[in-house]
Amino acid sequence: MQKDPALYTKKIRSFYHKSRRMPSFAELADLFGFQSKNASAKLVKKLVETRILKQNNRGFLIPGPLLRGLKLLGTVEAGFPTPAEEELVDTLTLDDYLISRPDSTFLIKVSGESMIDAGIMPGDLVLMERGREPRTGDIVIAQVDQGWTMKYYEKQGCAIRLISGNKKYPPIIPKEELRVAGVVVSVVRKYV
Amino acid sequence: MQKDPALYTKKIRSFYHKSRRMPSFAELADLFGFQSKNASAKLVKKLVETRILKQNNRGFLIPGPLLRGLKLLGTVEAGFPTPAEEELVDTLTLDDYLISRPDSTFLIKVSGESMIDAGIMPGDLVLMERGREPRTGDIVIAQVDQGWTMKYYEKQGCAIRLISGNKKYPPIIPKEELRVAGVVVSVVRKYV
DNA sequence: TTGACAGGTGAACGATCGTTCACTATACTA
DNA sequence: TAGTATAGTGAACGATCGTTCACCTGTCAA
Repeated sequence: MQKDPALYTKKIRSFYHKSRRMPSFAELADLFGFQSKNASAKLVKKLVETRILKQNNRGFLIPGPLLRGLKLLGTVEAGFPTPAEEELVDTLTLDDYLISRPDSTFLIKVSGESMIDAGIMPGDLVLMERGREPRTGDIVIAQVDQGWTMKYYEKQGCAIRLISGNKKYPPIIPKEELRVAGVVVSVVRKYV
Repeated sequence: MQKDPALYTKKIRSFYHKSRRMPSFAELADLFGFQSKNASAKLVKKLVETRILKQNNRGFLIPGPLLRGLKLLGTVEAGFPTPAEEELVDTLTLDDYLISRPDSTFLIKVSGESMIDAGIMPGDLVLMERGREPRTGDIVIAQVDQGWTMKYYEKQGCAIRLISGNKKYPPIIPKEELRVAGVVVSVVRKYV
């Protein structure tokens, strides 16, 4: 009979998280109490079939989609299913999903309520991508006076306006040049 | 003179992203056109000092904080600094920041505007943790009738109410038992 | 002109890598 | 009761690992 692969998954994930690399076959044997690397090899063969692990061209272990990502269940309010078949579940890594150009992406913490109507609350983390050309409707980080603000970017012809995401605040029409630090590509909020 | 480590960082990050593991010394030499593994060894020695790389107890490469994470710049609206010293920058990995129990965390897409006052818009992704005990003020995914909804959880004594994050919707007082699928631990929104 | 030094070559080292083979023990099926 | 598949042991294999040594080649300051 097949043993439950969830237990193996958990231990391997824990190893991967702690040492930031996949275990070798010897380390796998150590993890599960095997005396022989061959026991690891047979286990790996199964886990590869269940998409938990992968192996590269030299046999080294690579985390599979089910090990790296989170399970995407469905849609709330439409009623979401809980697929019994683990293989049918779509998986997603937040880093892969949100970050396309890691070298020019930066994190900024939000304070103030100037974008609260856009669903960006104080305390949120914002991912800003530097070097991207802002388009109308984008949320940008721009230099105004001494500090930096986050506003909607709007361009009509040559006229550029910065519009707040809070009805209480008036739009800003920059007098001379406008320094845009970057475009907001995503927002992240952590409860608890 | 020291060469710019940013170029090395970029290539190594690209390798790490593609093959989901750190390169060996031979692969490093291949990446940069070295003929000798020793050239890699000397390069690694420097990159370890700049916190881009790490090495474990057997010399294998491990991604350092500057390779894995995004740079946390500061706070918008308070004016954020751009530290010249790369070593002073705090770095953060989204996966590490948002996910504490990967085995019981799931992703759900939001449709509808029932939590729009809480800054959760349609199209957002929500991270739900299963098995966590909900507390008053938490946002939960709960089973109501046939489908699932996302509401604020409120408990006063034995009375449990589910409150919508949209003033238009009335609170729900569950008649019998309440099936809570999980507690929302974070929200993620992707523009572009 | 000399010396120091950073950057790279090339070869050798013991250790560990994943793989493979033959073999044993257990559990379940026919 | 015999047969078969599952799970693990233990040893050997060539290949690759990171490390180390001596050596070469420029560049730059003294």
